[in-house]
Amino acid sequence: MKKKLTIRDIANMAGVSHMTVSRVLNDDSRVSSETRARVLSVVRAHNFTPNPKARAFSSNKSRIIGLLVSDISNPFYAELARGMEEKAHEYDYNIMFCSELSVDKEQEALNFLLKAGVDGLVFASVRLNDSRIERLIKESFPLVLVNRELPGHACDHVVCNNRKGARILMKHLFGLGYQRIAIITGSSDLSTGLQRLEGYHSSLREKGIAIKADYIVQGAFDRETGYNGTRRFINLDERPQAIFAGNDYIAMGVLDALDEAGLTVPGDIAVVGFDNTHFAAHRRINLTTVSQRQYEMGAIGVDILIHSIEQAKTDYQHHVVLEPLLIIRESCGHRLQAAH
Amino acid sequence: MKKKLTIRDIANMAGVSHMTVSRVLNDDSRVSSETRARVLSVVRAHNFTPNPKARAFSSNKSRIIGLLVSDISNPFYAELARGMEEKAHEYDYNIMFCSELSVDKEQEALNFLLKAGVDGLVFASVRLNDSRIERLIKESFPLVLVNRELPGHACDHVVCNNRKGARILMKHLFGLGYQRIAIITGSSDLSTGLQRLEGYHSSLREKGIAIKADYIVQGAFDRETGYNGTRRFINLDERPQAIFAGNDYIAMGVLDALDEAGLTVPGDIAVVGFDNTHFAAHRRINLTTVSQRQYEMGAIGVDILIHSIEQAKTDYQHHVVLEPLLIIRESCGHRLQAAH
DNA sequence: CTGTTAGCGCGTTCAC
DNA sequence: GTGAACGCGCTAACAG
Repeated sequence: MKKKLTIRDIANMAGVSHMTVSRVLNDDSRVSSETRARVLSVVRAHNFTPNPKARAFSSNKSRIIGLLVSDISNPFYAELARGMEEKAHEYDYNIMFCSELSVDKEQEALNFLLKAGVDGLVFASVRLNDSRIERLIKESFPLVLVNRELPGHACDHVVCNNRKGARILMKHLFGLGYQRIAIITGSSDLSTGLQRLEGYHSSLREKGIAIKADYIVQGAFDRETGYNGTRRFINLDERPQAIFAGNDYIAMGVLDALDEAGLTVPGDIAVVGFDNTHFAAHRRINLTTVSQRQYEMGAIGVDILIHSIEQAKTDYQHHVVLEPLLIIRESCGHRLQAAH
Repeated sequence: MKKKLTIRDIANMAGVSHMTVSRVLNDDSRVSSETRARVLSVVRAHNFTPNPKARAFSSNKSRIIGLLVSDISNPFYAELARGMEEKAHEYDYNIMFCSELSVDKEQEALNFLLKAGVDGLVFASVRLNDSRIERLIKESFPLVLVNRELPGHACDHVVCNNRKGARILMKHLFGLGYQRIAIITGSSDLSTGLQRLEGYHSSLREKGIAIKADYIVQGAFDRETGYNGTRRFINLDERPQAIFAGNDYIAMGVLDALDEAGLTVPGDIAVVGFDNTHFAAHRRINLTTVSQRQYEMGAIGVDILIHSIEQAKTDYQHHVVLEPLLIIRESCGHRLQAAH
């Protein structure tokens, strides 16, 4: 394995100083085009690439973006990661991820990324202790929140309009004649959980439908919560006509419980989800849901982040709100014959 | 934002030289325990962590493992990534990923990781031009292939016994009375595609069942291939009793086509998949399949890789073969009443 | 436009 | 067991 070349070697071969090589490699304008061409030909002839470690050390920039998620194997985050990656590569950055599951204490996950010397961070995880974020903000560390907000703190973020997403789904259900609509969603501690519930509330209010506590279940954003919540609804005297699941995972649990109880969808009861993850699309699931456009979320988040990093001014003034996209499938059926 | 401390600052505060601090931080034994304690107390008091960029530069080790996949949002790879991450963090390494989708030319994806200065690579992607791998092997670059092999080249790899997995599924089908079994799988250019097909062939041969060309479809490992292949089978004079899908994605397409044609599973036709991805578990899919244990694959791959990196001897002698795990669900039903 | 010089913060080497 | 001097390959600052 032949020894790795340095810019000095290239400089010698091209008959220039190593700084000229450095300038050429960094697209510095102050190099004559002939010199540039000569240097580049040597660079290409030897397939030279500058030592990334030296570069990072010297410039104090790693060109790495840290992605903090609760679990990279969750399809929502994985798609987010894809969007981030695409954009990052455009700017010649790389993505390093860390799942909070993979280190004992959640907070350690953040430290892992920080210790690695990332230039900026995307927080897609919602489980993180906020005081850590506050500290980063105080140090004006480049930072973008994705799929969550931090009430009371200015911080760049990219979110989906969760409230609107909920309202879109509710409107869709109303339009089909459904009135008795129950909801199963995640905790109001999370901005996503809170806002989707708000959308549900405000839609009912506008429609003049009383809000029934019996029709509201809050738990985790998982299948089990969907299953248990649905069991509860099924046993109600006045069973809901439709169930609004706070995300697709919950919707999975809803379908489980409904199938088990011999109830058909949408015949006996309609279901909507949230997120438009892969399985919602499957023919046997066929879930009407709303897309948060996680791929774009990731791409936009990285774009903002890289600009903060490169302009060395992180003013935390970027607040992007994506419009949710209604995806109509078969889980709500067509118009109900008669309003009850 | 207060200036970042260096080991020299710590050294001053502790009244020692920066080298002593360096030794303490690197667990070098040649430091008296009192000195060590004093240094550590200062380190902890200031929450000091050595500059990772300087460290990487100086040691020429980034403590980053590159993960090359065809698409990180594919759940198979995402779970692999989780397993890798868990193990990497144990050793204080980080994971940087790159999807081949995200750069124009597939080969660029590898360069992206290499340019970033990763210490080693996990190739989980199957689409890569093999000549690139050969070159890395020649340079004895730390490298582990996961979920694929490279025929004709010694290279560390961790794979599932695909042939055995196929045989397990076939045996399961035979045991239930199925004899006319068709297969839809990926290209034989991939070791996975080839070996699963081999398992299919050898099982039939042993059972003394003739291999019918009509019952074999090879394409991509995707849903469309499953759909199209199934349409073909449905129209056959002698329709197969069971379809062996080369992976769960293909199985999805199989189910699509079957549902569309009004055929029930397993009533009219049985289906098995491969991979045990999340959706296979869903009640409405309920696919009997085989797990490749991708999480363990990732963890084992990283373990091997880190040992290669740290021992600076990459002999490429590690070949781990994981035993596939049969996951029985409902897509094959119970014993057939009569053999045809 | 180009070159010279001086670090960046660590680890390595060799003294003591 | 400890410390001083040096160098890793690059970029930044200034000089020409």
